[in-house]
Amino acid sequence: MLGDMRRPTLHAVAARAGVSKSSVSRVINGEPTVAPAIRETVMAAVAELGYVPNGAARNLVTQRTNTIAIIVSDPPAGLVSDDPMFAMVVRAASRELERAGKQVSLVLAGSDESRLRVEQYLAAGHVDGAILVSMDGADPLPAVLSRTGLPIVSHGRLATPGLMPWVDNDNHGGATQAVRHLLDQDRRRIATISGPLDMTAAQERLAAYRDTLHDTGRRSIIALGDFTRISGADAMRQLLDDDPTLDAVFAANDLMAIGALRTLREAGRRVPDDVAVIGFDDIEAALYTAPALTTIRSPMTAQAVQTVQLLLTLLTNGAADPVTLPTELVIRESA
Amino acid sequence: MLGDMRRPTLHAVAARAGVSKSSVSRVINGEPTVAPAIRETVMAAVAELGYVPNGAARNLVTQRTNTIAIIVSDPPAGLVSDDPMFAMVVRAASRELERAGKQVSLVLAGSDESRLRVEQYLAAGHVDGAILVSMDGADPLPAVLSRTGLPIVSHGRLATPGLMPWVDNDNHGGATQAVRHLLDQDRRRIATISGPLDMTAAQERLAAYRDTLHDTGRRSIIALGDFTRISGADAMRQLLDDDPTLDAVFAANDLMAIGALRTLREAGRRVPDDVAVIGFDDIEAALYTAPALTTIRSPMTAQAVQTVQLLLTLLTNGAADPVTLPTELVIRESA
DNA sequence: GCACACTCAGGGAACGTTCCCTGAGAGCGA
DNA sequence: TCGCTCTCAGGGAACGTTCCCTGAGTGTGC
Repeated sequence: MLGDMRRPTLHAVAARAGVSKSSVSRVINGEPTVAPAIRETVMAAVAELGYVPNGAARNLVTQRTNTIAIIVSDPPAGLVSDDPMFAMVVRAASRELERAGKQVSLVLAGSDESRLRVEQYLAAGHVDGAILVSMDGADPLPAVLSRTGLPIVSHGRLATPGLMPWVDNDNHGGATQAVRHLLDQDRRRIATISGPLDMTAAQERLAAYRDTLHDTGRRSIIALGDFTRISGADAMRQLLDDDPTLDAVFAANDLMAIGALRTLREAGRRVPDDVAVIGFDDIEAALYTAPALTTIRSPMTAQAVQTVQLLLTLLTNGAADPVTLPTELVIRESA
Repeated sequence: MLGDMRRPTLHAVAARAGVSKSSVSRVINGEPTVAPAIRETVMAAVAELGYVPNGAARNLVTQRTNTIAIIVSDPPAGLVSDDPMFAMVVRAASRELERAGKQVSLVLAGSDESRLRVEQYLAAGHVDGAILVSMDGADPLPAVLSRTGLPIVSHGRLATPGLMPWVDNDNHGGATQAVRHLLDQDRRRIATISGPLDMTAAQERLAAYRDTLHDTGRRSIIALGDFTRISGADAMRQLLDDDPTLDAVFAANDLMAIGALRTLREAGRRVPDDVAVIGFDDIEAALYTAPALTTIRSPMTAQAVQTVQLLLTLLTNGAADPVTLPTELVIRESA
């Protein structure tokens, strides 16, 4: 077996087919200006030798890579979460990128040291563009990367406006729907579990909660979480301590709502009879809680797909406008 | 602003520093045989021009890319799942690869057509090696890819043995623990919800269930799922139809166990009083079900990390041995 | 029948690195 | 002082493509 022989080159194919490199290149790239006879001979030689064009050489000369980076901010060391958002977004975006013939480079932006690596990576020309996923507001990465001049879009609005186009769902509208739904049920003391306030999604959802309550003359009852189940459980405990008479909770995402449900169960509160709970996102798990979670559906798959489309537009047009997607109230059992 | 000027090249840096390309290259790559004075001048020029080596050119000449592909089999079109396994494995593996200075190329292997693309992608020399994640037994991809001669390892044992080294958890042992635990509680009619039988993990867990029951002279009660929540809920319904007197269920993963819990609740069965439920994997969500899910902990993060290590070993040594990781029974409320 | 356009194949430079090889200069022993 | 080794800088080929440009050959209009 000669299995580990060097892969055949364009040159080898040309020699085998008795034509020039140029012609082989033309056939490979599907250019129309090539005689059928030659095309056939070349195709045969390609098949015979099992030729596949070398990516690095191609990238070098064309100055393009057909690769898009998906850059995800990684939680602090040690913590590996099963965040459904990550799975949905990365998966949907990857699929859409492959549909567009792009390869996907997955980049975790974690420690500060790794940020430099990310910057260098983009500057090295490994990718034609990038998608930033759920950057928090304190993160300097978006600003740094946008300075590379590479086409970049953000999945989720950034704290600093104007750096790059983005796709987000209507956080303010969704949260307003959620709180209104609780008000419609005549809930008196409506608390909220907020996400981390350095993320715009959390800010917007909290602002909407405040605004809506304020309009009815009620006071806000707020606990802080970080979008994880455990933080939701902790925050719920704190809320019960702060105000044992509360009768409704709006959690800024479903994961925290799930955590809150556990705490309420442990505290012996019935949901929704004693305390109504409403989440945000409508992840699949929301269908499987007991009781099933009432929530705001944010179109996560659509958002990922749109983000990819936005980047593709930016890539071809040189410009693209931000997009906001509508949300929808999904009433189940918990509120 | 000249922001969109072509990036500076090695040549430009050399000219700026008044030395040869070779010297700059040596400095960039940290070779020791370069005089301190020259190193300093070069570093200054690099900083001044903001030089970053071109990846494609480097890949071309070194015949290496420092990139590893993570190849994940993608579920049929349309379906975008929030599979916690995907998030955990991809995230943990990516992090470990970055720690090793490797870049990550994420490849979804879906339709048959995309399989060809994957093969071509690997053959094009875009990556130095690959990690296959949870391939099902019917998938021809592992066989095809292993023929490329590229170093490849599998996360999860493959149906066809000997193609490549792998890392898996002790499915048989874990499932045996689960069923024994149910037997220890004097459960009489123990059913199982199996995963898709073209995956070795599902096969092994089912076999262990059968073997263990068989040893006690009981008959198997089996329903088929596909590792999703909804399939678990459906399978549970079918099991209740088949044998209304069953008093225990071993679900081949936690997601299906969560689905089963919902069906049982809808059917008015109390867990664990009427029916005990035990899952497999110990995903984070297992802590948040009502009642909390008893399950078998499989070390998912460790498995991903080990898989990366296995590949790195293969890359340097040219050989590596399969690894099996132990599982652990986690007793909570559901059984 | 001749000029001209038009089609299409081949030659070769260019992409931006790495790395081999040559050779200049320093250091040192005899 | 000469010659030898040893250190380290520079020149240039090579990596495998793409794509521009030249030019051969064929067809077409007047």
